[in-house]
Amino acid sequence: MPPRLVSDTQLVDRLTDLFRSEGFEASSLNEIAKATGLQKSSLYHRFPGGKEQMAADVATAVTERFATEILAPLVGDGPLEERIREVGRNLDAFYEGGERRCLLDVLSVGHPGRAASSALADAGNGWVAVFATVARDAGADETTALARAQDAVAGIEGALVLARVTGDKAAFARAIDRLPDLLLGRAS
Amino acid sequence: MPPRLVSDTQLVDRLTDLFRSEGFEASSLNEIAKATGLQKSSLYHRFPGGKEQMAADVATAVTERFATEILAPLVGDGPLEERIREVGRNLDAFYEGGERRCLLDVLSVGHPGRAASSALADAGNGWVAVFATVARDAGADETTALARAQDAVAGIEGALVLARVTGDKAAFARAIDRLPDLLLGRAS
DNA sequence: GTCTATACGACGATAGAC
DNA sequence: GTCTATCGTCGTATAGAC
Repeated sequence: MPPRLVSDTQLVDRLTDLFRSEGFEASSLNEIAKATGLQKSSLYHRFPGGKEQMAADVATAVTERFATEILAPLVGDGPLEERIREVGRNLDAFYEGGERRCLLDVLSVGHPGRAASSALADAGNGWVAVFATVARDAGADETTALARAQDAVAGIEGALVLARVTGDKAAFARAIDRLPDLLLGRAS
Repeated sequence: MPPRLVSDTQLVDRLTDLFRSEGFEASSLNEIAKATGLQKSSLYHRFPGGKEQMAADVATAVTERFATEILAPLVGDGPLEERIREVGRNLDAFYEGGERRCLLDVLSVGHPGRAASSALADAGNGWVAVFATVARDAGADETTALARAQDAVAGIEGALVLARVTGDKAAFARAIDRLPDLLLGRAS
């Protein structure tokens, strides 16, 4: 193992922050170098595929991070509703109450390459699938479970768009709040 | 009035299509020239402010078009529910069943300039305001009317994001379908 | 594995003829 | 009002020393 000034995880984390706040096209290699602390040529050593590979790796990493850090409580023990509320708190922290953008949205605008696009699709489908499992555990049949899961994710994503455009984060807070009712099929 | 090869409305329409499908940063002046049929220098004659002004004008135009072509039925006559359904059909046509992106989303990723960003905020707030008026007409107080309107818009925007990322347009269809129930406060 | 230096094309924007 | 031609800058990516 040769020594590395910046670890792989650090590298991907910093790339994630940059891509999320600036988008793919607007993140130039100069800014990437500044944000990561590595020179451009060093970046090509770590990511031989260039910017597109960076985006793909970021998209892949966020999928894992989402599963392990955010959605993990859903596959645990305890009352289902409480576990959903915990996921809501995780999401609220992850998106900083609606202030931060979602990579699924930001990265899919523009042309981050096939690998990244496919990784984003996996991330989106994975998120929906986890929510759908919860809804099915709550008694919903396959079709309605999928619908509830998609609606829940869409509600969050849309609220983040609204927050970015208008600055109003209220819809995001509501999207998080109604998560239990929506997934458990107790829509008010 | 001097003769123009491409009318102002044609110009803005073509710019709208390009920005919506490619995003702001990815729409280069060469592609803009190709899409509009004008040379780059001619474009600077029509838009002295360059790309940023193009984005701002597009954002402003889409606000008007949304009001006159999409949301118009809401300020008309007839049963409220039927008018909402008509708006739903308009939205479904406008977004081609979830296939097309939303300018509010796409253009707000990246850096289209202050004028465009402010115009986008106006567009988003205007859309919400029209929906809120409907909800208030249906008997909701100011606060819940605003909430329902934001949730309705967010549901549509999020479904469009989901459709773009995963390719599944089902959530968009549902977001349109539940528009009447949501705005009229008959959430299922 | 990281660096300095550089290649070279595409970018947004402008000059000036017609 | 539109064009051809061009400017300077910044983009991604590479070469080669250490």
